Amino acid sequence: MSARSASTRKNDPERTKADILDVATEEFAANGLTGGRVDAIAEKTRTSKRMIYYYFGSKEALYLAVLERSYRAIRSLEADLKLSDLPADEALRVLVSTTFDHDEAHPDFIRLVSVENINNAVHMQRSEEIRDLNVSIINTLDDIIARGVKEGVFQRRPEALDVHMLISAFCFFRVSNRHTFGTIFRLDLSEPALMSRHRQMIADAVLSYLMTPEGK
Amino acid sequence: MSARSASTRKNDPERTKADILDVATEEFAANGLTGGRVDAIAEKTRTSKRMIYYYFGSKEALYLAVLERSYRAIRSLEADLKLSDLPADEALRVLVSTTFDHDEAHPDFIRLVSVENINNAVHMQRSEEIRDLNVSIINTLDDIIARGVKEGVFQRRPEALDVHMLISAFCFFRVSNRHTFGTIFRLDLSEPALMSRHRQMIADAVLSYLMTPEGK
DNA sequence: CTTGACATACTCACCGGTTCGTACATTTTG
DNA sequence: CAAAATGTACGAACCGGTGAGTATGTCAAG
Repeated sequence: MSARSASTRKNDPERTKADILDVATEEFAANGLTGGRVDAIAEKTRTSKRMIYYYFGSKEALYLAVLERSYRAIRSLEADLKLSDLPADEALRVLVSTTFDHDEAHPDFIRLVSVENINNAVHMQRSEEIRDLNVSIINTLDDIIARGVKEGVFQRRPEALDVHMLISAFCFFRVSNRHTFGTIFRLDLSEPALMSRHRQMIADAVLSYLMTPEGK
Repeated sequence: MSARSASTRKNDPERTKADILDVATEEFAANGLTGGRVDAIAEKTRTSKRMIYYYFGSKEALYLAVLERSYRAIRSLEADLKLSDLPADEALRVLVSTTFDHDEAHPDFIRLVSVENINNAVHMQRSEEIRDLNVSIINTLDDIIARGVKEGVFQRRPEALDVHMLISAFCFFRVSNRHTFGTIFRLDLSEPALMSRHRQMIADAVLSYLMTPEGK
């Protein structure tokens, strides 16, 4: 009965909240939790600092909201990779490339995770949502490895988690440590040539590892 | 004049400076640059805040001094690895293990590097000393790879820098992302069993990569 | 349809603790 | 005594957070 139709309204809380989250993501990714300034966020927003507190309550709560939204975004990515049709080795190459490209494409997320680690992941631990992250990628990987072993392509059967870590570490590091690594070795890690070379390498390395029998 | 009887002051500038640097390293590693508090450092020190400014001038300068001292420490580590006597594959295993153990043993250094990356490595770039870091590890690695290829043990000749990155990334990530990774997968990455498993894996992975011919 | 009560969305000005940094006095060393 | 080293107390800006009131939209009663 009650026609709760979506009429055009001047008050637009959803957009306001989303606006705040967008700006806050940038700010916290750029400056960390303690380095991020609420006033700075407020300024870059369509609204005021008071609104940030109205909707999020505190700086930390805002930070947590930012973190949760960021993790929500990658969760969806991990979900729909249809790799079961491909042969194990090809599937693994796709998985590695996807991880690599994702990290390259989302430096803000990488930085937020770094920030969270500096903070000992305390906010993450407090968040049901993130703690219960569906770690479907482990199952996917485990399936690929099992298939590869059965098909005889893979000669080794490590923990899926360890392989995931091998892949993640490289892809993550390339982005997270871009600045220090780049400074020491006088490199620009965002250069396309280097990027594709590294993308190739991490896939080759993971595959070589799996295809080499245990006794080396 | 003053009734200050028993405690006669003893000037010890070197020890004072070192004391400040020790405490500051902990503080900045734990809380970042913006999160680190000068007053907190002063309190944990034998001396006062006044002394921090007397010797280091500013919070940022103190941070830079901390960073430089930390890098100086690892530089010495990289320098004296005598691996030329060992066969290429064994030498590489030693190199990987050394890197792994170093990162595990110096979480504060890892955190400082993370912090510096959040800061886009601006302090590092300003520091002649760090910028001119002798990256001898690259030469060491390059030598090992060349020998391995000549001996026929290695079937592939990648850039030493890329291999260094593959090794570094894994060892670094294990420490830097200990908290988030541990939270998501409900693991304690500092557990000895996991540690040695991972130590084994990264060495195996790097060797597998080098020993597998290019065409996969 | 009008009105007015009520809830949600939003504005403005401001506070008080925190925190980097310093002025100034004092002591130690050479 | 001069210079280096140190202690004490405080200033001033910064910054997270809030009090109090205003606008906007909803809905039901008249």
